[in-house]
Amino acid sequence: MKVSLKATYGIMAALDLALHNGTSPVRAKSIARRQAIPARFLEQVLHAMKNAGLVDSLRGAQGGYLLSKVPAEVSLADIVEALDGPLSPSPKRGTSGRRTRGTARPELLLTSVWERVRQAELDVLSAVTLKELAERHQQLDQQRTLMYHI
Amino acid sequence: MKVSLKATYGIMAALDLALHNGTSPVRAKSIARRQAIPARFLEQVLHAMKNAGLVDSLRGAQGGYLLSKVPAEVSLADIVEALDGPLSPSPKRGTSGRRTRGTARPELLLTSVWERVRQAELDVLSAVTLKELAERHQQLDQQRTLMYHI
DNA sequence: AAGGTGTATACAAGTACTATATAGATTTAA
DNA sequence: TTAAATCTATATAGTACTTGTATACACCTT
Repeated sequence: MKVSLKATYGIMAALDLALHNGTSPVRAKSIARRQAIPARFLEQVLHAMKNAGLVDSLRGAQGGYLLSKVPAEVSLADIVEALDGPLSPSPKRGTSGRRTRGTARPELLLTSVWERVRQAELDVLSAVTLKELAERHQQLDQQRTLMYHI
Repeated sequence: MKVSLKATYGIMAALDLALHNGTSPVRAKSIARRQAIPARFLEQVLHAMKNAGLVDSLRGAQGGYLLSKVPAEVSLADIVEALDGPLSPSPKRGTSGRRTRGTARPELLLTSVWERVRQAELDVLSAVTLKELAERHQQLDQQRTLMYHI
């Protein structure tokens, strides 16, 4: 599937925002520190997410980032597609020339397979929202806290 | 999904072998010519497929490659996994260190998602066999031939 | 006015993929 | 027995992509 580190950072950042939902904007630096993401790189990621309409930003002192929608309405597919581009534009081979005359073109045969793969990926990623991820996260967090008490 | 060109070449080569099934061995060069694959590179691909047990080879004059199994028993998943490695060993980040003490680890949260994606991909690729691909290929080929007659 | 924060672009380093090159081992057939 | 055909193995180069850093700038709040 090759979900890039960049997209993973994006998910982590979005999850961080989801956990701070409704409150004041969250600075990129805070997210970077908490999630152990290189700060400068995270800014690029957040910027791309803003262009995709996933987050809003406020400049100036006390500025930062906010989710544009409620966590239940943001799926992992949204984030991954925003950061890694449309899922698997598979044929890297340019559409240019290369018609190799008489021979059959198995690539043509395969396009429908790649499309089915893409759809399957999309289905899985679309089914997971930030809300679910945040809830699951807090569950785990609570368990961890209990462990420390024992 | 990122199925590499290498794996695509592997599929094309395997399909080529399937279409010549039962007859004499097929030379790597012939496959390369028919499928428009760089010959040297294809040799590497075929070699990897041999190590994976997908094809058998015969050396010397009149040598070449053969499918080890009948086309109906070879799925695209077999070929892709043989050439691109196990499907999405997603966490590129080494398992080394990096325990970032107190903070939660969203990566842990995500592993189950990546696993579901991997399984979905595998399901699609496992469902397509060389036999089906070869039949579909000959269908298309026939249609193309008819077109020329008109 | 000033400091904090996001925006934009450029670029450097690392890695993986693609492809080529070189040398060798094995088999068939003349 | 020789030679040609073919696969085997490894090394290396070029390219593209990903990741990450650097620099300069624009904007907002206080």
